[in-house]
Amino acid sequence: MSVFSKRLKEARRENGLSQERLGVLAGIDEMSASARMNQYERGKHEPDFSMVGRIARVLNMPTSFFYAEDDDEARLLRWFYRLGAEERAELMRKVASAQDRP
Amino acid sequence: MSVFSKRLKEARRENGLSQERLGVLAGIDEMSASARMNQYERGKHEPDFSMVGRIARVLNMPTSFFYAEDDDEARLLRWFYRLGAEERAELMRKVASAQDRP
DNA sequence: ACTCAATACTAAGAAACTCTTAGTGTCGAA
DNA sequence: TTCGACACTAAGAGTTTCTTAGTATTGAGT
Repeated sequence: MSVFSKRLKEARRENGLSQERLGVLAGIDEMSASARMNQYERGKHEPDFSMVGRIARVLNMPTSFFYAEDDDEARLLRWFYRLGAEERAELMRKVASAQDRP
Repeated sequence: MSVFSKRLKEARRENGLSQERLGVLAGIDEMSASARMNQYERGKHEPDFSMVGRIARVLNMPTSFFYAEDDDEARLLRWFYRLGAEERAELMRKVASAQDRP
């Protein structure tokens, strides 16, 4: 099972949505939303970039979350995405200073 | 131009590779590596998940980096990916405690 | 300025993939 | 045990990418 499928299931469950409902909210036609979302979640087919973007918005996650191989990386992304501007800036200063002296 | 294209160009340049060479290192046949990588970088076509994963490994980036919409998010991912186990764990403790009391 | 090599880029048909349709399983509640 | 909601699937239609065969473009050397 691909990382994408795993993250998709994870985030959909967290939001309490059915596969079909998530698909509809992401703009897929009602007739095919269930089949398509199931194919994505089972790893049968891969959605294109714009579809991943629309799914991400519905599930309140950054697009990158769905490609995070590492679980810690996934949690970090989810956390950072919901952070306020000031807290973000503070973390980024730390990142910048660490990158300046390698 | 898609986020993927932008991040791909950014990371390829940083590693000082030509489009063709990157493609070959990512396992594409020599005959088509140049055309394919160019199509990815210009946003003409989209690679599938496994190809993005192979490109990411060659460029020493996490796969998620290539989908980071936000520049700070991209820098954070690059930084976190290169972090040692102890520094990672320290950051994750901070993330965990922030998530416990929302 | 001219040439060469390397790199970047492109059109178009072949090949491979996803999307839609039309369903069949599965589970829990009434 | 029937119903409704949800999960899931095969297979052909439809759409996409991949390969081929090139043409631009850039930069270094003379």
